[in-house]
Amino acid sequence: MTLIAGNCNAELKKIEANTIDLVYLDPPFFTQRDHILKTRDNTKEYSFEDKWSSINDYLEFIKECLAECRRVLKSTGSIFLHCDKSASHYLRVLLDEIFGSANFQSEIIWTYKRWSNSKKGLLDAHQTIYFYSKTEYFKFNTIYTNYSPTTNVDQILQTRERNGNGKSAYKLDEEGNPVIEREKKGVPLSDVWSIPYLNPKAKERAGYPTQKPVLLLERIIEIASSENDVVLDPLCGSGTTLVAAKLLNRKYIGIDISQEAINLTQKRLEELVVSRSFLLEKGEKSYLNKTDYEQKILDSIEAIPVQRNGGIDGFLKEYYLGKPVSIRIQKNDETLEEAKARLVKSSKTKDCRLMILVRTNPKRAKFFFGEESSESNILVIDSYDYLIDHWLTRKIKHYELALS
Amino acid sequence: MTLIAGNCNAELKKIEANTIDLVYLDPPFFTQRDHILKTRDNTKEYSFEDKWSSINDYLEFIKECLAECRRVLKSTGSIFLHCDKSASHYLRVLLDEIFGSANFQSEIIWTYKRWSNSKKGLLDAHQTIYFYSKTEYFKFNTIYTNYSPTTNVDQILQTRERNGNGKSAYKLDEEGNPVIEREKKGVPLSDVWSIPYLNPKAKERAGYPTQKPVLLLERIIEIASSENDVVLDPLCGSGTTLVAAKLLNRKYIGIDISQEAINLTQKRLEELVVSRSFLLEKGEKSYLNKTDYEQKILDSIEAIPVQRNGGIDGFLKEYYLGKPVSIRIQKNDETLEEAKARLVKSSKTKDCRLMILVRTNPKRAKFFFGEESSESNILVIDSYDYLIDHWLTRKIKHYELALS
DNA sequence: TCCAGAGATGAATCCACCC
DNA sequence: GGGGTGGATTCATCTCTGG
Repeated sequence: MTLIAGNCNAELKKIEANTIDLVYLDPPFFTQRDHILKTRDNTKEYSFEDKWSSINDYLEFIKECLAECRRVLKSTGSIFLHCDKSASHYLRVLLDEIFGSANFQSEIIWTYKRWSNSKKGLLDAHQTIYFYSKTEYFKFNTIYTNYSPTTNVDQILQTRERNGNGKSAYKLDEEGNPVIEREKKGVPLSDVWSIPYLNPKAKERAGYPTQKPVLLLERIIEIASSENDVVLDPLCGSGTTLVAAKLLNRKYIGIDISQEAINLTQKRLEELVVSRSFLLEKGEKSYLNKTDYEQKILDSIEAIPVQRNGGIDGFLKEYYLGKPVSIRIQKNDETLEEAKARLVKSSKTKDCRLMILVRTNPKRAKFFFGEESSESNILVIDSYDYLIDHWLTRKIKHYELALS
Repeated sequence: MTLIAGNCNAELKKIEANTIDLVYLDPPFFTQRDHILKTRDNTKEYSFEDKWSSINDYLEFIKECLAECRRVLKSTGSIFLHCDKSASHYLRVLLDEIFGSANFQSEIIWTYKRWSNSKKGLLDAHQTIYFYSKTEYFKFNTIYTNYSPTTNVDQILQTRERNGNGKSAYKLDEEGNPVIEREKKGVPLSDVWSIPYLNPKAKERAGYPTQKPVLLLERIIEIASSENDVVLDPLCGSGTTLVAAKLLNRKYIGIDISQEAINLTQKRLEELVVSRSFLLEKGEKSYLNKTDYEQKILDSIEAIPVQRNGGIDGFLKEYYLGKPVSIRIQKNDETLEEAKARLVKSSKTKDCRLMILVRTNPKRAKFFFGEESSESNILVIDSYDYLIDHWLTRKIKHYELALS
């Protein structure tokens, strides 16, 4: 919640030791160039200098910064250093020195598709993020991804054991059938991340050079911190890190030497909730009020989501009797009656002839549901989760009765 | 065409200067472990040692080797140094020293899918290959790859020119139609290579630990050498580099300290066994047979999708009565009866106590559905699309009746 | 406490077999 | 015989145990 315009190393010294959970550091890459970018409306120009008298001069600066970062980190904290091939090897030598090679966790490769150029050689399409922890007791949240399409079901479900020859084989029960035991969660996230460089629609973005995608920062913050933790970006530029931190309910501290950059960051943080450009920047997958779950239900009927309406979550793409069809998904804390009331109220001005209400839990009061309500102009359907859950409960009751 | 059993640095010294076009160097990675693997028929055991008294000891060895490699390279030649995160930063510092940082060309990232393990942190899924040239006049053959599916066709085919305002625009002929002139070749190969890891059961596997896929070596040889050029691998192991060189009509020299390794290489060169994996040829997407629609339904209940099974589309993350819950989504061309039969058949071996069938269209035959089938262990639920569609049809009939 | 060695991990892949 | 599916084998592994 703090933004500071000032010299990074000097400001870092003012921060108390052992107070930060996560540092993301995105220093100049030692490109020996100046980086300038104008905003699209040509009104502003953001720039930073990346010219150094020598590599040692550059490393001196980074070294001091890293040492301060280590000091302010909690013992469960981690640092992510973003760089590219220009100086990555020297930077990692520094990291080994300051954090210890035993605390090296990962070399994360960020890959992206890029416009080609006519350079002789291979097209550069990645940058590197070094992940070091302060101690071996660092925080880490595993993210699980889908299984490879080539993986077969048995691999996922069956248990294995060593056979007589010490080779691994499927475990069989006495009757020779394969044993199915544990629940599987998916494949742990790897150290190669393919995240689009910039959304083509994101032309309205901040205009700051070397701006990183929010998605990249979100992933870093997710795996290495918890809610309400403190995220620090000592060279915050346009403030992408802090935007991601705010979105994920982390506290944040940002430092940048340029007052322009701090102003821009301030603006991005404020506009977070309302800004149109932010939506574009984060891509189609961004949803502000919608939970993942609600979004998935809307997706499955290819509905158009609506973000800023208290009663309506989305609309069907198709009209009914020439009028839009509004949709509401019952919220966790509301009865079906309440959900219905909100949907009807908000739909009044839209002149809907049909409304769809998705029931997600059994707080239903005296309300008709399912096909029974065909007389009215509200269709109530049950979410898959609800159906499955409801059915399971009944099955288990049935099972218990049979046992008793 | 030469295979030498002997000490790498000693044997390199015997090679005349400026005679080699391409060096591929795959030294131990400084893992501080021994690497042992038995052949599949258990008849032979190949191994190499990767234990060093210190990092300096290790770097000393590599440094001498690199210096010799530079000496034997032609001025148009290049070296590819294969390593992983263990010591990549130190190795690149050496390369900068010996070849000069101006001759750094690329940091190639080889990524692959891998068997996961239970480590805390991200799953390692890449290795690094440093590409340095001896001079700026190095040989390089650009390989062109396919355009991204999101690339606009017009951008691929049409010609552009500066318009009156100095902005780039599509070139038009006198009648105002876009001009199609040059043949576009595709997107230049990037520095991130996704190549499947050699399968444990692949015929190509020789039983040598750390064996590399032939495709990886083929790509390196293709971009940095021409036919009849001389390829050198001073630590050739099982000889993958030489196999690739022979396949691409290059001359080759291989050195390894182990006579066993040289014998194996000899045998592989005679037999030239290469497994052309299905995955490589057809691409991963050929396995992906889930439609967007089906995926969205699975997503909305947070199910784990399954790709390679005729009857099952996915599983719930949670087990029921200690057993997995299988899911099938009714396909467009099948009745609910057929869908049920396939789901039941495939679920039999998985010991499922509960199956979920998602009805997506009304071809239902004489089959019970919904809560009516609660006696059995199949839960049939209707897709949202089906529910909405069904309801609308009834409403419209009702409306038409009222009008007539 | 440290190190070596045994044991456990768990999905990716191509193979082989089965209808 | 050809498409699909269960199986075998691996880890420049990872973790735990015992001396």
